[in-house]
Amino acid sequence: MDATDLNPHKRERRKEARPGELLEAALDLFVDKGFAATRVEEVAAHAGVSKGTLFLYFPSKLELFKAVVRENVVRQQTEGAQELARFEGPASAMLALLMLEWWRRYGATKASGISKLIMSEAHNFPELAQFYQEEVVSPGLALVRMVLQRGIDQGEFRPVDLDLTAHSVIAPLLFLMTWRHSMAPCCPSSQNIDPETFIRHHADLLVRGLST
Amino acid sequence: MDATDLNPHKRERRKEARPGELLEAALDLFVDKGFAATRVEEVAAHAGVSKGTLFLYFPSKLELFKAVVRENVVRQQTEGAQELARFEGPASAMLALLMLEWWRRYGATKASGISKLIMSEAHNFPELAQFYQEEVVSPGLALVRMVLQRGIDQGEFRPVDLDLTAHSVIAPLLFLMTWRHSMAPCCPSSQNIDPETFIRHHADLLVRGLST
Amino acid sequence: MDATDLNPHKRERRKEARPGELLEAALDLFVDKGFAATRVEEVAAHAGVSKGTLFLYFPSKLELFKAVVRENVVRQQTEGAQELARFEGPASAMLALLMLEWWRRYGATKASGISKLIMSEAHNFPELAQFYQEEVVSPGLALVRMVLQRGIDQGEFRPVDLDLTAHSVIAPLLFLMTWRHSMAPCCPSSQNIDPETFIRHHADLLVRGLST
Amino acid sequence: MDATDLNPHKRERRKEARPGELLEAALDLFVDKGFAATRVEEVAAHAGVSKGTLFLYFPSKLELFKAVVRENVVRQQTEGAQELARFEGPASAMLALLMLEWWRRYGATKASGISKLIMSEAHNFPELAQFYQEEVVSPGLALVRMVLQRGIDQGEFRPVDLDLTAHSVIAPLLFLMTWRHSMAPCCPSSQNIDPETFIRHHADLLVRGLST
DNA sequence: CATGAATGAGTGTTCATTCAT
DNA sequence: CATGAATGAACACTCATTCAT
Repeated sequence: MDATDLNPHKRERRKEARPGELLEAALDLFVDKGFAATRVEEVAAHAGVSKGTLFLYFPSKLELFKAVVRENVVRQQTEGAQELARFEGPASAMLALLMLEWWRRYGATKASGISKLIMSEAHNFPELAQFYQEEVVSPGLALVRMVLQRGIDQGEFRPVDLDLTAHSVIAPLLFLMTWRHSMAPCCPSSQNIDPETFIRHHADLLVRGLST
Repeated sequence: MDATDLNPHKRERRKEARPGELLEAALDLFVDKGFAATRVEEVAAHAGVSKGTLFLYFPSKLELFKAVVRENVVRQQTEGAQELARFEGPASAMLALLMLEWWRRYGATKASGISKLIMSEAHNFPELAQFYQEEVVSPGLALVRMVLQRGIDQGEFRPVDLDLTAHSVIAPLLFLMTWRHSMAPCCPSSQNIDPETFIRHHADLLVRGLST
Repeated sequence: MDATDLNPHKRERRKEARPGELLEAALDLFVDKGFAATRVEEVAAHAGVSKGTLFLYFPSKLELFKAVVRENVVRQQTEGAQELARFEGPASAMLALLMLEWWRRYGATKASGISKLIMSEAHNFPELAQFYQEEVVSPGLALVRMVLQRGIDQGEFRPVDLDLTAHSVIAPLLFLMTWRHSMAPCCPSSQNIDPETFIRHHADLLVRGLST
Repeated sequence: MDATDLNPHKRERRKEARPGELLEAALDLFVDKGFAATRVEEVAAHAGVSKGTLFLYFPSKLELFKAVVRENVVRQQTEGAQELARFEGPASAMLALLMLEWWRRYGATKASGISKLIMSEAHNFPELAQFYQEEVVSPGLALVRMVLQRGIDQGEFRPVDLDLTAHSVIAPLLFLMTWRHSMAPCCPSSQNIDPETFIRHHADLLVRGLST
């Protein structure tokens, strides 16, 4: 029978889970509606808290946005990279695997909405763009270059410009991802191609184009 | 006969020039800051008129946006197609030409910012997204398919899935364009590849991959 | 061959008619939509001139309104009063005639919209209200009192308070007029009574109530 | 135990009192200046809150207006009718009571300004006019007809057209009310008659005119 | 005189942010 | 910690008024 019993506010459920729930709600809404069109009240409501509570954890809408990006952007890539390192087959299969796995692990997930979001808002938040470039794009390109180099070393691929070719690998993936979060939901599904089919086809085209 | 006489503007009211000036200012600002972050008063100021004048020519901010899209996107796409029809060389050269010309005529211009904008705002203005899909993307894909079909008919290309391959042609272009208006301005130039070099390289890769 | 011949603006059709046309258009629109909801551009358009021309004749929207009131309010009453003076029958018939004629000559006309307008806007333009009171209401009441006095003098009517009774005569007329310009157009016609029938019935009721 | 303790307001947020305070402020201002000329910021200021707070309780200016009408017009009309039902005297007294009570309970109050406002703005808000007709005018006329019918049934009144006569009862009341909120405040008081005196006199005139 | 393009102050409405409870 | 009522700056849009032609 201490004082706390008299305190009518007992509903201290999952206090430390709050920021996470807010970030998740914010991710959904930012991806769905963009930064400007998302109201913080909505974010709070989706997380089951009040508007005031959101500002307890994030000092402003902008900081919330940055936190969402930081939280969702990094480290998705590393696991895939490690698995790829263990791969023992030919570089052509490795390239296709790299593309498909990246799509499955990131491109097809909700988190990929962040990439689209970053591109949409890059001009308003250049620091985020740079952060993304350094943490995600550059390592990704390096990974691709590594696979290409291996193919060249093994005599499987022609000696090509690694950087340019890496972009030919990555560009369709990023295009696919951007499209999925912008045009695709607005257009009749018949217009849209199946991502995995396209990736496989594109990988095949690349491998043929790269073959010695 | 002083310099001022050569200036055709002075203070005269010129109804006919206004919409164009406003559209140009709106293009710059929408591309630069996005739809929501652009204030109509800014657009008016950039065009050298007052807020009220803008509403004399465009009934709302949204209609101004649509006008910008109509003015800058549709028009540019058709001319290139006509020139391509007159091309007589092999399909491989035709494909490279198509890609390079599209980039020079549209991708590299200010107007291409509109495409990026449409993708960014697609969820807020689904009608525009659909308009873009129908007026720009679909015709573009059809053009590419036509070139591919010609290459196949002439025995230059393998018989491939036209739709999937067309996306392999277009995706890097759209990626390049999106990138140019989002990440590129925020990142050290060394990170960014040269568009035309990349396009040529990608075209070469595709042609090799398509060759019989 | 003076300078005026060189003036290319010859279309001086009905120059002096302009203010009248503007006043008429303004009357229609003010009555129909109220002062605030009427746009000067509409008034000008209805008069077949440009917005600028309106301000050539009336220095402001407010002055236009005042001019409309001044133009339409006075002098309608005097003719009826003179005809009434020549009437020779009993006071009861005279009273009914007064009421019916006022309705026919003013209440049923477009000009009566001004009375409704004055009441609606009285608080915003007190000077107009006073003007109306002095030029229209007071003379009208005096006329009614005169008829009542004659009836009393001739032994037709009981000796009643002239002022109070005059209001019993006038109130239903003003009510009818107000109603016609406000509620009546918005409600199913079945709800509305026929003005002349009502006036006749009301006059009969009054005469019976006044009879000795 | 100083005076401030007795003040229940201080600075505490009190959600429940706000709509009422806003409605009262809106009533005052709408009646005073009309719908268009009243700025929402003024209403808020009169209620002691900011503009934003008003929109917390009423989604738009129009809805605020409708709420004012609902709050001040409908409610007041019903109570009087119930009291009248308990009246046991002759129909002539009942008629006078009906008129006087209506005036005391509604016509003489601030709320009656709403009726005048509805008439002023009827053309701009036809739905409100119809609402007023159905909820206030029609029931009021029915009440009067009921009294008249009772008088006829009891042999007190001649058999007259109920609808026309009901208008003779109501018209002067509505006139009085309209007048009070338009001309009266603008004109020297000597010109204006005393409402209750007039109502009594008019009731007497009607009863005499209706008597068998 | 007449025009109508241009203006800019003014208004309704939204929404990120604050803070008393 | 959490709430949600309150705020006020910001913005799209209107319209009476001006003035160069």
